[in-house]
Amino acid sequence: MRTELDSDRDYSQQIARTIRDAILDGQLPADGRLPSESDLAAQFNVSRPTVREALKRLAAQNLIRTQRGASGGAFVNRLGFDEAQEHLVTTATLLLSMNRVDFETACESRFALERACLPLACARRAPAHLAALRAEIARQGTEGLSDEDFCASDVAFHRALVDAAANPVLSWHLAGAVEAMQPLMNMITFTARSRARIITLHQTLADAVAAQDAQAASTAMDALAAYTLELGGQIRARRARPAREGTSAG
Amino acid sequence: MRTELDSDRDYSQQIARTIRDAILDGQLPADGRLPSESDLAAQFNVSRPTVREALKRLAAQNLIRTQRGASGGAFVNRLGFDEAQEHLVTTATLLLSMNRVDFETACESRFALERACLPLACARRAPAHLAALRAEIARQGTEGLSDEDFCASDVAFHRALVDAAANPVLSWHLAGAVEAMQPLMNMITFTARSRARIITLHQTLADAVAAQDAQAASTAMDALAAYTLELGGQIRARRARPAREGTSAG
DNA sequence: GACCGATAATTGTCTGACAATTGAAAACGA
DNA sequence: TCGTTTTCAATTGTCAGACAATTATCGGTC
Repeated sequence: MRTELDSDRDYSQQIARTIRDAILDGQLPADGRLPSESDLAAQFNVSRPTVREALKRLAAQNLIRTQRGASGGAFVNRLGFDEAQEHLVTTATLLLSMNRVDFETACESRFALERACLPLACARRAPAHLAALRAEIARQGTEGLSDEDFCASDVAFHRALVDAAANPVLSWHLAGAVEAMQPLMNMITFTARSRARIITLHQTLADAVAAQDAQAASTAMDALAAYTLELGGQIRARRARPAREGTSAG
Repeated sequence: MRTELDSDRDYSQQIARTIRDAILDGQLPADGRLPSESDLAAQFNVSRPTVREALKRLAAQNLIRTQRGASGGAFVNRLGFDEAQEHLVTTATLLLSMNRVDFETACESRFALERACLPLACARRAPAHLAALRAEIARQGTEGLSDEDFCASDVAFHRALVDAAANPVLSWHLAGAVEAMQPLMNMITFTARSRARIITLHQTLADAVAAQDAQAASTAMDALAAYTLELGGQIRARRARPAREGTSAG
């Protein structure tokens, strides 16, 4: 079988698109094996390095995985939530950093989405979720915790909160939104006072979810959003001053 | 400069990760030019084809673009919202299709996220947004509109609704959620009665946003979500019967 | 029957080369 | 001197053939 390609175009890109579409259409089932590189090269009438470049494109999108050895080859990946999440986070992080999205916008988006999960989380939270929430709150109160670890625990708290909604698609979306904000959140240096306040808000939030009180949870979330914005505004103000002193316009 | 790589590992993958991280860290600015393939090959102490495979991985993620000719090379892409959205939709579509996510879960996720936009949309909606909403509603009432076009208009309506929140990050997330559901929505055959009901609900929603009544908008959204779920349940029931007749258990 | 080595298939990588493209410098003419 | 054309050099895209690394499978041996 010879598959025709447009000449004067990027072969490897065309091949990658062809195979990708075949996967999306379901012509190649998950865990199915693609023809060997040599066979593909013969089919598309190109050299093996060109086929390999196409396969690497697909591998970068987590669409296939490759395995060496006899009975090796390229296999269609069953895209799991974990890999998809990694992808989402990468894209979201890049989007935020390369488009100079301001802290306020990213923050607003993140908390708006998270607030959407609260009613479901209140309705469905299981003991395991509540335990996870409490565990992270306890960790956040640890003496001598670095800012980085505090942020990580914060992320874990919010992910547990979202997971309580028991909707994997929702969790996927939110995980992307929350994790993509990590670089922005890491700029904040958490003083003892701000930590205490955040922990209190987390506690209120956890209590509301435990009590299945969506209204109270939403209120607590609003307060947390407002306080996060306030902290963000502080660092921005602190950054604006040295910049004006240190650099000359031009 | 020689950059060390782990041996007994996939070189092209390591190189891709290294460059990707450099881009994410901002060491390589947007529209900045990477060293030539030969230079990169020398730096990483590998051959040019290996470097090329790494670059193709990055190109597949829209992180770089390549250009031939003198003063050509690989350039860091400024990842715009459009490209990022395309990426998000691809990933989300694949996620839904490959993990057999049921209609209820996807639907719940989508409407929960969309509901989160309503307060902001009510607060900030501009005349242009309202006009877009009304235009789509008018289109949905067109005689002889195909199911596909009706779906497309539905997507456009909801995107306009989200855009009214005037938060690009939020719009990005929602566009992914809404568009990824298209394949599932396209299964529904919209009868005249169901169309009329949906249009009424859209009208209620648009009116509430126009009146900046977030409470009413949320109620309308709930009704729309419930009705969409009902329609989805109908097609599932309709599908279950022929399946039982046509296939033998095996 | 269990264990072990040869074998074949397949991906990963290297070397060297040529084609295609494109910007820039050099040559040329007015 | 200015503008046009030609040439050139840098860079990516592709090819061909080869070898190394890995791994399942098939035989052989104990």
